Amino acid sequence: MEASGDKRAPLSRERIALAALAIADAEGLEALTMRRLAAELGAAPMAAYAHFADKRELLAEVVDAVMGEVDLPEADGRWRKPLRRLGMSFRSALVAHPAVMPAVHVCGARGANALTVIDRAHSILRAAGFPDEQVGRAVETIYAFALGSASLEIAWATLDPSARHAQIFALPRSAYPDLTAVMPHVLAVDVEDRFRYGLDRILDGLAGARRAR
Amino acid sequence: MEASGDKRAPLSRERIALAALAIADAEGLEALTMRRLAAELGAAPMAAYAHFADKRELLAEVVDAVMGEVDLPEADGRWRKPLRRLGMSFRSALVAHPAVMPAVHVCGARGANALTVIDRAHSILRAAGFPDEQVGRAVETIYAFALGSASLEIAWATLDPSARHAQIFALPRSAYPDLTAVMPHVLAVDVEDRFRYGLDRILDGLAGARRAR
DNA sequence: ACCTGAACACCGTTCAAGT
DNA sequence: ACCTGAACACCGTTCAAGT
Repeated sequence: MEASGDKRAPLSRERIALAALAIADAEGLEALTMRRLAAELGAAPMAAYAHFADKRELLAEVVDAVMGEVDLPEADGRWRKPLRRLGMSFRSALVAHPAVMPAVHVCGARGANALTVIDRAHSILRAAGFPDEQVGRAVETIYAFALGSASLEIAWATLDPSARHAQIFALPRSAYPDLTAVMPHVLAVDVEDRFRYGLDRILDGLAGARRAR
Repeated sequence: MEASGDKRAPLSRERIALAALAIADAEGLEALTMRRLAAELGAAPMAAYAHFADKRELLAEVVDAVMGEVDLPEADGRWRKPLRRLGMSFRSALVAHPAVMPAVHVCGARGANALTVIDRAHSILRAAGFPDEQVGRAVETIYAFALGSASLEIAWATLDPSARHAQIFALPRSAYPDLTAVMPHVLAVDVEDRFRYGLDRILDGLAGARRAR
């Protein structure tokens, strides 16, 4: 499978970033070196530097490519359902590319696609009549929650199986009595459902704040 | 200033991790190399490997040192105020060590101190009579939100000033009409207050779910 | 403007050796 | 068991050169 397309085609920021994403997806972020990327593109090791100032700038573009996969519901006057869908889709996009997560932390998510996602979240709330002084904080709350959820989920999924097993079955009850007591209830619920639960509680809270104004 | 103590004292996991944290705090995570760490400890480059299998394991210990700074309110039967304090303190600890944040993403936060924090959050809710099937998901929601908030805040703070200025003043209104319209309202509120707002909305939502049961 | 190829100054880690 | 010192196989990036 040739994810990066024809090796003869001229390089571009987009083509380079997509090739980089493909490497990270397939072999992890450690495998994404400038030399490996160049090889994948059929170019010399330094070729990408004509399009990106440094590796950090490249990683920022890779993060934004992930943000481009987020579905954007219309701002049609309703808010709860579309914002919920946006949040779910945002999480899905991050979780679909676990290797990219550390780069989100280093580079943030402030590319054109990320800003489009954030703008749409604002649009949904404004179109539904939320007051402007609540809109920004509401979006930030959901954004932070979705980002943190994806990070926790990915950290857990990429833990090696023996360590994960130990965290589930070998945690000392005496040191963590309440955590160990509750754990079975948590593990009984699918990760995506747990995310949805938290998201719904946030939406409940935002609805309440709007009424209380 | 000698943060790592007497160079003659024998090495230990804790002494090494604290020296590593001091380097990251002072000069950033990139400056934290095994050689630099050894120099700080007055030891040979490979000395730390007698106590840690690899650098990742060392970073996990550094993350847990940060988690050790979280204040743990008593589980005295109330839940809203103590859980709020716990969340605030968790965020503060992460924000106080911005350089460590990327390591949280790579290593997770599953050390002894992190587990103690999580256990205490469970204790607070259980002591207040929350049903067990809600407790785990409630804690996870707050944990994810606080982690994501700290990450966003740190990413923003560590952006270089010109880029930050551009994100505030040079964002095209035509492409992001609602984001740019709302931005002034967001920037008028202090970051910590914005975190508190989101946390309060989550606590509202959790309170509602408890009543609804 | 875009790409090349060699070189520089690192890095984490392996290994054989010392105490 | 803990620490050393040299070496290995990398890495991102600089630089001078090509088209």
